[in-house]
Amino acid sequence: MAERTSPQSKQPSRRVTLRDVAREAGVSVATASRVLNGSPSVSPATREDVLRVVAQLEFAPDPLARALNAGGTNTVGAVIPTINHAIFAAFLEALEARLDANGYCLLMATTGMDQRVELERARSLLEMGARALIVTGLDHEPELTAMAKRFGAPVVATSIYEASAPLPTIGYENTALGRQAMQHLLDLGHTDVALVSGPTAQNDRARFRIRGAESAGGVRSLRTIETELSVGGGAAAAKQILGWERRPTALLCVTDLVALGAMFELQRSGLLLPRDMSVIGFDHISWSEHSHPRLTCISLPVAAMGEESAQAICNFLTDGTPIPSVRLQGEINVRGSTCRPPEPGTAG
Amino acid sequence: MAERTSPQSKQPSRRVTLRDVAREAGVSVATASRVLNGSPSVSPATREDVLRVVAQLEFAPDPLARALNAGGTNTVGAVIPTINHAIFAAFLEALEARLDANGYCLLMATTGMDQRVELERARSLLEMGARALIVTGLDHEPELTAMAKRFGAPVVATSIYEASAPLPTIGYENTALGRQAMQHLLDLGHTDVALVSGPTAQNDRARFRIRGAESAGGVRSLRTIETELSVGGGAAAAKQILGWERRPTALLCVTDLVALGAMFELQRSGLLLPRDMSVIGFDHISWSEHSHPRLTCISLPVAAMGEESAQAICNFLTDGTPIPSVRLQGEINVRGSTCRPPEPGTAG
DNA sequence: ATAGCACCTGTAACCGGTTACAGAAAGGAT
DNA sequence: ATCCTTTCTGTAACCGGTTACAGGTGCTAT
Repeated sequence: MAERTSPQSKQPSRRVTLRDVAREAGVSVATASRVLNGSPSVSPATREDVLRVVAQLEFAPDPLARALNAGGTNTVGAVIPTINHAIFAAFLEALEARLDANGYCLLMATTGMDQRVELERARSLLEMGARALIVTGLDHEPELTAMAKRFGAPVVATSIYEASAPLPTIGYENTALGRQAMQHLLDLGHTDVALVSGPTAQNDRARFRIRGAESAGGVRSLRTIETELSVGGGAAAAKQILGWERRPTALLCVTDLVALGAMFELQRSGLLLPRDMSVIGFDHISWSEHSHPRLTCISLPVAAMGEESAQAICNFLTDGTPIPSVRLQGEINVRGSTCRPPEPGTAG
Repeated sequence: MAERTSPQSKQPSRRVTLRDVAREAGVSVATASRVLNGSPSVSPATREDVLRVVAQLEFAPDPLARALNAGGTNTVGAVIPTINHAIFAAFLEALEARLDANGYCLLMATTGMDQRVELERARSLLEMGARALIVTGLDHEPELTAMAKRFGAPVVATSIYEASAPLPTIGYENTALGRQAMQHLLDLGHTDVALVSGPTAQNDRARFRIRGAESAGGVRSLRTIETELSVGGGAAAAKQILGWERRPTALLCVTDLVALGAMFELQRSGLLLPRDMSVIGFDHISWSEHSHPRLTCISLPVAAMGEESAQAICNFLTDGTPIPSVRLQGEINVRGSTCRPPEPGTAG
């Protein structure tokens, strides 16, 4: 499978230090340091000498020594379930961009939805110098926050908004969004709905969305299926639902990928969407507006979430400004994948 | 849009240092340090004293001071065009996992395909202590490698394999893959093909794939469209192609997202796929095997690429083992989106 | 009694920078 | 000629850990 060729790199040799530069330029380390930091109190001649030696020796200051003095790195850590999911990818993209704009870098680690792993990865990030930690949701190992506190790093929970949480939360109200999705189906006249979700075990966001959907009054039958969090999972769920004796008229998918998989599978089995089945999802997949039919969904403000999180953390790290909880609004995008059920009130 | 509530975090207070612990425990810093590092030459009684104080004071060693002694951090930097694309997300996921397995953390930055930006982000990562750099392709600002060398960090180019490159390359041969995709269409009997690619300006991978496709002999007409790298871009390209007088019988999409967008658009305009148009893509989107029809594509070994890159770098950083170039094999997955053209040789 | 050794602990140098402080040199004012 | 500034530079402490080395204790072997 893999074929290796032509070695290409040199041994990691002793690096050039500021002392070397100073010696070579015939000045003290203090002066050399001043030149590098653009201190005004250096004579032009000396400055030039030092810079010449710096160039000649290809000196690069050690980031660590510098950070040690400065009292910390400029990195922020994010511990997320997976990158391999549009919602987190979009979040990270925005987060990283805003961090960079503030002079910070992003250290990231993935957990695969496992809270023990999350704790360990969080530890790594902190030990690597992360000045703050971003996590997803509020389901965590209890040690997590204590550990972060030891390192003096604030923790921010994202993808969720809960004013009374012990941590600042920056995100949306999953319960309200779940209710909103269900309400849309109810408004269209659907009363027999299947709810398809990913694993809920260590995922409070999914649980809240389900709870929200359940809390909308007026639905006659609401059956819930838990499946794998992927297109394949959505397809499997759809296949299962197609086998039911009494078929629901609408699918409420808690995740976009799952919605897409379900749509593909329903179409494959000959159903015409949305006539034969309405599908609504939650998303931030870029192409839900291009799918065929275009997917009706609750859009999650993940880019804003990334920006707000980054900015709040940067403010805290520079000013000490307390990190606030921020409630972001999701919005429903009614598109082509939902419509009124065939005969109002009757499942077919 | 956003609503802020309840301040939640405390000022970043002076951290507890090892000196504090030593003083409180009535030992020297050396002894305290030894306890923390599990040195055997500490009496059990002393060890216990120190550990008690550590717990009581909630001491956490400063990662920077530690790294300064150790002679470096354990971070590796990746500078990629965007996370918001399945191929990079899957790559990063595998990369991060393997780095973690070796005790390293991932520092990442995105460039938005801009080489000037790439250079700046690379600098940030190096200044933040990255011990190695991963970049995409071989199109870079010339200063990039010199800068990395200054910092003593090796650079690895991914998503590409080129034995004679000045950098170690870990990836696949885009030219060969492009040719392979085209060959599949030729084998089916297509001779009038449209090639849809994303922007080629700062993207050598795309250019190589196109060159490969063009190099396959036997095609009668090959028209190339450059579009935006997204589902929307694919849809736009498809719309354009549908307007052509002489319509091609197959689409070769250089990227999976574009292929998907094109498929959606073709279906929306009433074409039945693959009968009316064959579509082949490059991918690592998880659901190309679930789409409707299932997408025929060249699968890129991005997970393997992430693992190989991570391992090669870790080996280099620990052993000094030179980083090899690694050629990974892509493979064609023939699925349901390609078939023979309606009347062999005639475009309709 | 004393050398020899194992075991434990403290002193101080060190990693590679930054910076407070002091002091030297040069120019201007009286 | 003397004093005061201003401008530049060097010495040394410091950031917060790690670790080589020296030294002190208590034990056994002679």
